[in-house]
Amino acid sequence: MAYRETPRMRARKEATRQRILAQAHELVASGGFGAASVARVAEESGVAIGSVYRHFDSKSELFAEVFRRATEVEVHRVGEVLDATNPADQAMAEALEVFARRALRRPTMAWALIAEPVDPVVDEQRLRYRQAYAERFEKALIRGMREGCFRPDQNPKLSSAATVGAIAEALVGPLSPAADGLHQEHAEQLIHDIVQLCLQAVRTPGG
Amino acid sequence: MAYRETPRMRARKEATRQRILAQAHELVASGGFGAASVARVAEESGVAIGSVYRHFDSKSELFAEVFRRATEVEVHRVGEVLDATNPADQAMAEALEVFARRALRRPTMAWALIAEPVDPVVDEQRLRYRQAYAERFEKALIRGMREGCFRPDQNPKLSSAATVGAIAEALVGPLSPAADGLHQEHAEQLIHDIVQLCLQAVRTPGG
DNA sequence: CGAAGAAGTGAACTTTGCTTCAATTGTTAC
DNA sequence: GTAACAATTGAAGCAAAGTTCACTTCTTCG
Repeated sequence: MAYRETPRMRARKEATRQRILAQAHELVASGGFGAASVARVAEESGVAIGSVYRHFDSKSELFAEVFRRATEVEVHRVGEVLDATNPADQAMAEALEVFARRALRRPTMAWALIAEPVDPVVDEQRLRYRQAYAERFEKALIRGMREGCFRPDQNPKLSSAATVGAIAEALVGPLSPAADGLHQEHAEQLIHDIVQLCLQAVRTPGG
Repeated sequence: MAYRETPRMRARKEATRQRILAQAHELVASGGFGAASVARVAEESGVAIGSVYRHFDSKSELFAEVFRRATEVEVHRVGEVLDATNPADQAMAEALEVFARRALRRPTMAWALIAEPVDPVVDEQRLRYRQAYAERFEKALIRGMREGCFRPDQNPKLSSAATVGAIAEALVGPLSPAADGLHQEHAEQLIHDIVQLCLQAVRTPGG
């Protein structure tokens, strides 16, 4: 016998894997999935193309993991805010604001996560992602309907899906073409108006 | 001298051009721009690949024209409804309904026109398209603000952009993955709820 | 019919980017 | 040090799709 895997080697391998993931994330954040080629990821990570394939079965697998990690963070933040103990409409407003502000801060990444078409493996992650958001909003909507601040004559499943869709596109649409040109004040105005719009859409009219 | 272009030949050439455009449209309608290859367009049109290039400089040019034609129809329909002489909120409701119903009837085409990323030449058409919609909605919004049925504390430019974005994504989102599974009654419910949502978002709260 | 030139053809070319693999380098245990 | 095996490398292989072009077919007109 001769070679046996040691903790040191395992750690090094894992470090390389993480570096590849981090650089892939970086590329998606700066140019979307379309700009993230395997060759580029390898180059940025300081490894050969072949080495990427030692850590990931395929490009799809690599980017599915990038996607999963990025979305977990986003959904978690929004979920936290929605589950706070304040009134549901306040929670909703805050959640929308968090969503919007985070997306606007990284428009290319937001676009990549929300709308950019990619291969089916990554697309499957996106379905989970949208659903995860919608479920969290739906919970808050139902709470708000019980509390009386949200219209009782709405289907919370539909409203939550629409809310996710509305805010997503309202953000992605204006930002996608000229992603870098948006001053702070305009961004704040946009966030405020979007929150207002989404909230008024689900609120009890007279409330 | 010998060959000279005749009306007959000109008509035949034009007919082929139209056939190619129609088949390209058909392919986009059934599978989006991504599914529309030059080879496929040629095959469906009953001409050779090279012939497509006799009528169009490039794939981009061909599909830019497909896009332009398809959107002209849509924008015109919505514009007509918005410019009617009834109260602005009624006009808005009808316009949203028309938009939604037409999109739902051809979800793949709607997705292709609204959200599917394509090459820059087609993308430029999309900018015009979104703007054309937004402008028409904005006009109705301003009218409604004057008439008193829409919130005076909103930026009509932003609200109209958001409305276009909201309805677009609200439609595209749920339909994009399982584009063919939506019963008539569900579609009607969806349309109704979307109109309700969008309208309440811009309406005067107490109105 | 025959010459001139346009329309039509589709195989070959080109580009782009994912994936493989034979060869090289590095690590471990004795 | 060296045998055994893993990690790394990057050029070559491969696939998909847009574009070209030498060649054929068709149309016109004297």
